[in-house]
Amino acid sequence: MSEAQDLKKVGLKATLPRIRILEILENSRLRHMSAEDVYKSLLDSGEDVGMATVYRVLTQFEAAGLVIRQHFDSGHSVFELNRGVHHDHMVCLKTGRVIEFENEAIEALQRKIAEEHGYVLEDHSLVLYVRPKEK
Amino acid sequence: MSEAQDLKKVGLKATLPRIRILEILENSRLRHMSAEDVYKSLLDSGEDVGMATVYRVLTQFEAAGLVIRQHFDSGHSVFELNRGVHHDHMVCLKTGRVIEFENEAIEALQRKIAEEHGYVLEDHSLVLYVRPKEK
DNA sequence: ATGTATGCAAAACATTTGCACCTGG
DNA sequence: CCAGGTGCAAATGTTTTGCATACAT
Repeated sequence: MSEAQDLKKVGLKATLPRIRILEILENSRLRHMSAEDVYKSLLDSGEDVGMATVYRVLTQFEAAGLVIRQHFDSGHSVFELNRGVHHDHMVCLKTGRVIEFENEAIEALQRKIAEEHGYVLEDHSLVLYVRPKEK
Repeated sequence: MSEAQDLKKVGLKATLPRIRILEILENSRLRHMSAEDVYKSLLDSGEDVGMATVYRVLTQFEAAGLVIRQHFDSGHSVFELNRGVHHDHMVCLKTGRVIEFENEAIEALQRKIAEEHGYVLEDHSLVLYVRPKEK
C-alpha cells in the first residue's frame, strides 16, 4: 500500500491515476503490458482515466526508472515493472508468449564488442523470436 | 543494369518504381534507410511515386528476401539491402551512426538459450546503443 | 493558493488500404 | 489485352499535444 511513497521517492506527486497504474503493473499477471492493456485494466476496475494519461504516466515512470519500455516488432510498445534485475526477452511466434531470460555471457560479449569499436555500451535490446521445438 | 533480372528472379514484375527503389538501396551511401528516406530520394531524382508504393514495394522486397527491415527504438522502420551476410547493429547515441557487426559466439549463445527453454530460434533482433569512448 | 496533473478532443506520425486508372509482358 | 501495379486520398493504429478544469501539497 506504499505506492504513494514509491512515487514521491522518484519525485512524482502521488496522484490517483499514477497510484492506480502502478498498482496494475505490480499486480497484473501479465508482466508485459501495452498502454492499451493498462487502459482497459483501469476501465475494468471502474477508474475514469484517459489514454493520454496512461501514456503520460507510463512515460514518466520510464523516465523515473520505475518501468522499462520494450519495443518488440509489433508496432506498439509494451511496459514492464523494473524489478532491478536485467533480463532479455524471447517471444514465441506461435503463442505470442513472452519469456524472460538472463545471460551474463551475452552481456559481457556485447560490452566487449562495443569496446572493440571504440564505444561504451549504454543500453541494448535483444529479442529472440522462437518457435516450440518439435518433439 | 540488371535490377530487372534481380526482380524477376524473385518473382516480381520489373516495374519502374521497383527498379528505381532497388537502385536507390544499392547506390545510396546510407546502408539503412527509412521509407521516408527512400521516398525523398525518389523525388530528388525526379521520379513520381507515392509513399504508398514505397511501402508496398519495400514490404514486397522484404517478403522476397531482397531487403531486411530493422526496428530500432525510433518508432519507424529502416530498410537495408540483404547482402547475404547476417549481422547485428550498434547505434551511436551521440551521432546516430549505425555500425554493423558480426559475432558468431553471440549467435550460438542465442540458439543455445532458445534450445534450453524448449524452443528453436527462428529470428532475433539485437541492437546495441553505445556512446563514444572517452579518451 | 498555485503550480502540476488530468480528461477530452484534436493533432501528429508511420503505415495500410480502397479504388479508378495505368502498364508491363 | 489483362492481370497486376500504381497514385491518390482516406482509413488505421499508436502515441502526443493543447487547453480548460480539477487536484495535491
